[in-house]
Amino acid sequence: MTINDIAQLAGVAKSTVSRYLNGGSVSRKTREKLDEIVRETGYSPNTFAQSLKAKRTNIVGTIIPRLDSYSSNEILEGIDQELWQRQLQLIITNSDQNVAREIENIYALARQKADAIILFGGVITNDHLKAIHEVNIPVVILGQETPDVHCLVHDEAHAGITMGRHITSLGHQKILLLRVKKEDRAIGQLRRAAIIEGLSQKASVEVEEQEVSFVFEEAYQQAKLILPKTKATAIICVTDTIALAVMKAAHELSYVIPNDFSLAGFGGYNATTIVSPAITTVRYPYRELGKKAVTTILQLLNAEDVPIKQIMKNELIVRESTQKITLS
Amino acid sequence: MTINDIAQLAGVAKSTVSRYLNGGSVSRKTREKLDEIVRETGYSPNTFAQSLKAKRTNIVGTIIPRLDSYSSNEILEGIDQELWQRQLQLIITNSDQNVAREIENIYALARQKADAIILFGGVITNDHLKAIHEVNIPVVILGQETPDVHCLVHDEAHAGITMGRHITSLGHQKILLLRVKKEDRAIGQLRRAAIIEGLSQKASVEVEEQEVSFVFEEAYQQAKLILPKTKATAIICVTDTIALAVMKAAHELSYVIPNDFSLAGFGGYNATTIVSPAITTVRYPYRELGKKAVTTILQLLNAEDVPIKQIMKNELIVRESTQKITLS
DNA sequence: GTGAAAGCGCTAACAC
DNA sequence: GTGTTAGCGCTTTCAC
Repeated sequence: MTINDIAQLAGVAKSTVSRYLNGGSVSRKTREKLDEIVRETGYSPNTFAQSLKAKRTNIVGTIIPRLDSYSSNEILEGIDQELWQRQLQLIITNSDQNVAREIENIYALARQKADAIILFGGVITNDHLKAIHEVNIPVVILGQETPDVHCLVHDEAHAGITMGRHITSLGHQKILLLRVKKEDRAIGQLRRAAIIEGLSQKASVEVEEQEVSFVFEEAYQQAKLILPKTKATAIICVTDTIALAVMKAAHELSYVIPNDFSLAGFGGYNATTIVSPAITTVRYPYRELGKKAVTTILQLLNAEDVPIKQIMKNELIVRESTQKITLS
Repeated sequence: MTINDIAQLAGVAKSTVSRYLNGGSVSRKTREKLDEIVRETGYSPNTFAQSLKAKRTNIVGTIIPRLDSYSSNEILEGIDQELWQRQLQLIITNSDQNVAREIENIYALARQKADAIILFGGVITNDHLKAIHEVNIPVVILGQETPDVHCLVHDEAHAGITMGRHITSLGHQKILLLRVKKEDRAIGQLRRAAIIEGLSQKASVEVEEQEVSFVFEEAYQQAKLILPKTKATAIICVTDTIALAVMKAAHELSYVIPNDFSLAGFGGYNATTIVSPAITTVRYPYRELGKKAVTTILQLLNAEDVPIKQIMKNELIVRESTQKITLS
């Protein structure tokens, strides 16, 4: 079934059918006839032929580092919701945490004539910038600050400071901060610095730092080594995954949280509520981030002015894993 | 940049360029010239124009019930891996657990000329069957058995029986089975029946059953009510989510697993290893399922013979949450 | 309001 | 091996 068949059935020219399909002016009579024929035949236009001419394909491409990450999935839910109600099509591509594939995907999406690209930020290299520039379609980067590219980032300053204050407000003086490698700007640098800033607002606070892995299993092994050595009464982990790893290690070593020490993470992952005690964390607005990403690219597509950097708010969620210091 | 521009730059006809692009025979000289020009211009063919002619678009569509489910994501990882190395493009559409959207997506993917569709099975209705029939492209359904449509399902019989045997082999006689509603065929019926069968192979085993929710929070509340009343020394939950909920309730009520009772789930979810003790479960091969789904549609596309129903193996993973009954 | 005609960028006979 | 030509299914002037 092509537009030609429909035109023939209706006894009109295919251009008339095209107009009918695209909301151009058509006589009532023709319209009704066409209505009927389209209904009967179940005709629907070939999207490729349409896209061949059209400037817009109504496709939005996303590039995510992995399919099995809590935050990615939440963000995607947000994106999908927003896109769906606007009848836009979502294409998800997976870079498998591989910079080369990330760049490849930028070009691939451009080749598929995606109207815009939402890139879930990891490390942004010059090759990224080059690709983004070359494809010449709106791109927004999520979660990582970038010069010259529109980005949506978390308010790491707020998150870290709030957490730091929360911990000291409970009376903790000796804090263990489990951080990650500095190469990660958002978490390794900004978040860490903000936590320290929050903690330091109280004098006489001692902060001990240890670098651990992003990966649960590795962090768990590291935690088993670290826990017996620390004198801290509160442990702040820069991600929930690390906090979960610490909790597991603590159980294993027969520490009781929060009696032996308070524990907190960052992210607001679901898993922090399924363990017991539930873990105090900072909830990042992943779904909202996804939605905002869509409204942003839409504005960009309409050539509206959008701030190059938008900051998402987050909030501290105090749960059972942190409590007032117990004097012993 | 179109094929015409390239042809002009090279001083050949565009059909030659097309042949060059598609691996047809081209003289060495022309090839080298074209190589250079393509590299310099960064030209890449318009996929829409290609797809307009081609029978195949190299796009595989998937329809998933939600973006934030562990099993879906694992399966998608498997699909993506397999697709990626074959240079096939993955489109993921979300039905948001909504039957109407699921059907819509079938048609939408067909309209986009997806070569095949992988549908993550929930409840399969006649409308599904009708749509699948109408779009007339290969469809495979994952995780739910369907008449007349190719499907990949888990071996619930094996999973349930193995688990049942494991528990009785530890000496447990009084078992609490936390199951879900019967409307779910795979889990509510098949899995439950198999567990009971496995348990019953040992005489003198008493099984108590309680129906609980699929949803963590609800199951957790129910577990808090159920635990104090049961005399069971082992609790089998038909999903890991339920097992996690029981574990949380147990902690809360100061039961110690596995001393007070053994606990087991089904699924092999990651979360069962991050809690402590780690939970005994049956690992379902989600990634492999995804990969198999791809090889299956590929065979279908090549008009090869494929069994209408393929069964995936699974395996019991014994961890810390189950132990020999302690005589008290 | 409608139709004829000219592409959109590419592929695939077919003849040379 | 290469060029010519005729589409793929649709949109979009531009006359009428």
